[in-house]
Amino acid sequence: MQALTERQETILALIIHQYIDAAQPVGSKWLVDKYHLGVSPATVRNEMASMTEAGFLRQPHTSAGRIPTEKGYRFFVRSLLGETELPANEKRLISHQFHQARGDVDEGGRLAAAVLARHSRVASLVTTPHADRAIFKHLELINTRGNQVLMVLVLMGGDVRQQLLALTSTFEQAELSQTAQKLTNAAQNKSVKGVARLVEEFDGLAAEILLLVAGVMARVDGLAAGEVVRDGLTNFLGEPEFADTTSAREALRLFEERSFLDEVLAEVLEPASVGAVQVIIGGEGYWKELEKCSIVLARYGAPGLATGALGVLGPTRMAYGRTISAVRYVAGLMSDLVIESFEGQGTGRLAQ
Amino acid sequence: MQALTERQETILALIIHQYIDAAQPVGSKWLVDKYHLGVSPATVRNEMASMTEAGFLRQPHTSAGRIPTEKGYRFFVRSLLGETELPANEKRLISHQFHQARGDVDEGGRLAAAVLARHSRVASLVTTPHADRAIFKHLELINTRGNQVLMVLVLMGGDVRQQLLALTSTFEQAELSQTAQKLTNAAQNKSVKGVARLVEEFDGLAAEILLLVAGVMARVDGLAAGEVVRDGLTNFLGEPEFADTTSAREALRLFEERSFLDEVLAEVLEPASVGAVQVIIGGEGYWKELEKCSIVLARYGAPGLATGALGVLGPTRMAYGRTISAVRYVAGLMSDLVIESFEGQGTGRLAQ
DNA sequence: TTTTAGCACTCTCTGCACGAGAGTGCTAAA
DNA sequence: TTTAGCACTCTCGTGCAGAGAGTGCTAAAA
Repeated sequence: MQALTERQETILALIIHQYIDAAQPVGSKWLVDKYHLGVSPATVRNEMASMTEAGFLRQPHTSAGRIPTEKGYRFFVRSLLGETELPANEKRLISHQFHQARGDVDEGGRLAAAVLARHSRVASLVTTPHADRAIFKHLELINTRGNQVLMVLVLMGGDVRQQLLALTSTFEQAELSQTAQKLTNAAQNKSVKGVARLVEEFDGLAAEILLLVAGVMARVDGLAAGEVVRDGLTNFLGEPEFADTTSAREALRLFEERSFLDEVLAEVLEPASVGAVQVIIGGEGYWKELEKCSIVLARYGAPGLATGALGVLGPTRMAYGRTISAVRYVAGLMSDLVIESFEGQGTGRLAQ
Repeated sequence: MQALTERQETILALIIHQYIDAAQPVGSKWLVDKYHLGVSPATVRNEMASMTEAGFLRQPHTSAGRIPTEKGYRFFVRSLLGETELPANEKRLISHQFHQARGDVDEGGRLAAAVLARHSRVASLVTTPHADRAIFKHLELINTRGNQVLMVLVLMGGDVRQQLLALTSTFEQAELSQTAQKLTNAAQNKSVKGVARLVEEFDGLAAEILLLVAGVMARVDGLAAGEVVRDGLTNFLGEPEFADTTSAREALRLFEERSFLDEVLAEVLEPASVGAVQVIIGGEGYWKELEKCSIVLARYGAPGLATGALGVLGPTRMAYGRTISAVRYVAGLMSDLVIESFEGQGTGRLAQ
């Protein structure tokens, strides 16, 4: 990539700043007048022309000002933005709103989505945290009605899965409890494979249940992410670049689609990358529906225990500084929440 | 309401039919030509004029054709539509797609939303079924780590609530299990009030837990609906009446908002009304953001056991016949699923 | 060599006029 | 009661002219 002079970087940053604000092409004269640059419009024009040739800027038409290209945004985000921090008062505001979660991770997810959507005026998503690997913790069998039995499976890290079963014959609650107890002792701390191996050591009801447990655990293992909470889907639609509806529709449709999210989350976020913030600008040429959109993503949680992802989807013309630091900050809060829940410092609902 | 002649009803129905199809004002000559009415355009014009005066039709401007008013749609849906049934092949298609649910009610909800969205090209929502009243069934306390305890509460009808607690001191799993057993026996089949009364009979850990249980149950009682699954939010945006984005935005924002849904679901649907389909046209003058939208809603489930709601949100200019019968049919499928799950005919995942 | 002033050029946007097209309401006759 | 005829109204698309904004280029200045 061709290097830019310091002055060119300044001008690029100003153009992006201004374009994000006003959503309109930025002209040379205007820029000089507003920001009191010590040079004439003609000089700025020359710099603009060379940056246009280098691919950082483009003109919608001959007599219009310049707007940033994807390459321009990318350069801006990677090289010029730096590590911005959220102002203290915004942090306070966010963590205040966030305090309603009170140790409830699911509620925390909903709040995180709401906070991000409101703060950055974009669409947000938060996946519930889930364990990197399913480890058996506890099993319970509960008689509900007739031969219907509710199986409750608790995994390491607090993931709880329930399943309704119809057994071939009726069992007393005492018998069910005993079986559950027996299996809980045997399968303690085992992974999917461990549980599957255990099946041979049991027969009858116990073996049947174990098979189911292994199945549920395998499904949990295979999951890229937990439930997805979305918020602020409509924040987009106000932006001028989505005035024609069709582009907005494309982007929203993709955002709604679970398979797309799984793809993005899997491709972009290593479970180990907790803390880092990823920025995908304009679909990176890969997702053409996201031509006008950018995604800011982060993974949160306790690595090795349970992690989830959160982020936002907004127009390419997005306030990256604000948004990135907001995502980073909220990811931090969610991580605290997860760790708190699992490490035993939390208060649960008892503190209410 | 002023009565319409039979011919007027025919003309109204044709106008609505045509307008739903083409999204453009319908003129007299056009109508006569296309549907081979045995009368002249002038006659139709006279009828149109009188229906316009009566409030069933309106003109966007002097030289345009007529479009139906809310009153017109309402009359059409209530009086002219009749009880349409879904064609057999569509039923087969839907129930085929629905079969993937395999007794899993949550999965069924997601599928129902997807099926409705695709079939009727509208936004759909499905709430998970939940018990009309919380009745205690079973309690389990599971040691997870340090003084963290996972409380799993099973309610009559299969509702499972879990909660992570931090206790003031550590307990052995055996001790927790014993307490849970004791409380399960004591609180069996009791309502919120019953459980609350029971608190006085216990002390220490048991009393503390009971208080929490009562709290959770009270929250369940207060809930108008369970989780909400949405789908097809973008189906709207293709329709010409939402080309300007702002109206689409209004409607989508409302649809996204939980409080609005609670309001609608509570106001419109008695828990007892399983089977009936409700139609709200143009917000009924009450929700001005839904001016251009209609809602078709039904309650499904087993009355007295557990019920949920499902429905769609689409433009006022919606194919009511198709949509209403689709909603009714899908509600039936969901009811079957709920009943199946609770009555013990279901196969759970065992049948896989 | 770099910066700047001046100027011609290009493109969009707005307002305006005009005609075609569609549909109506009214009147008078069937 | 229905219908034919007709004048009237309103929208929509097109073409055109002028204003405005911003550029690129050239030549002079620093």
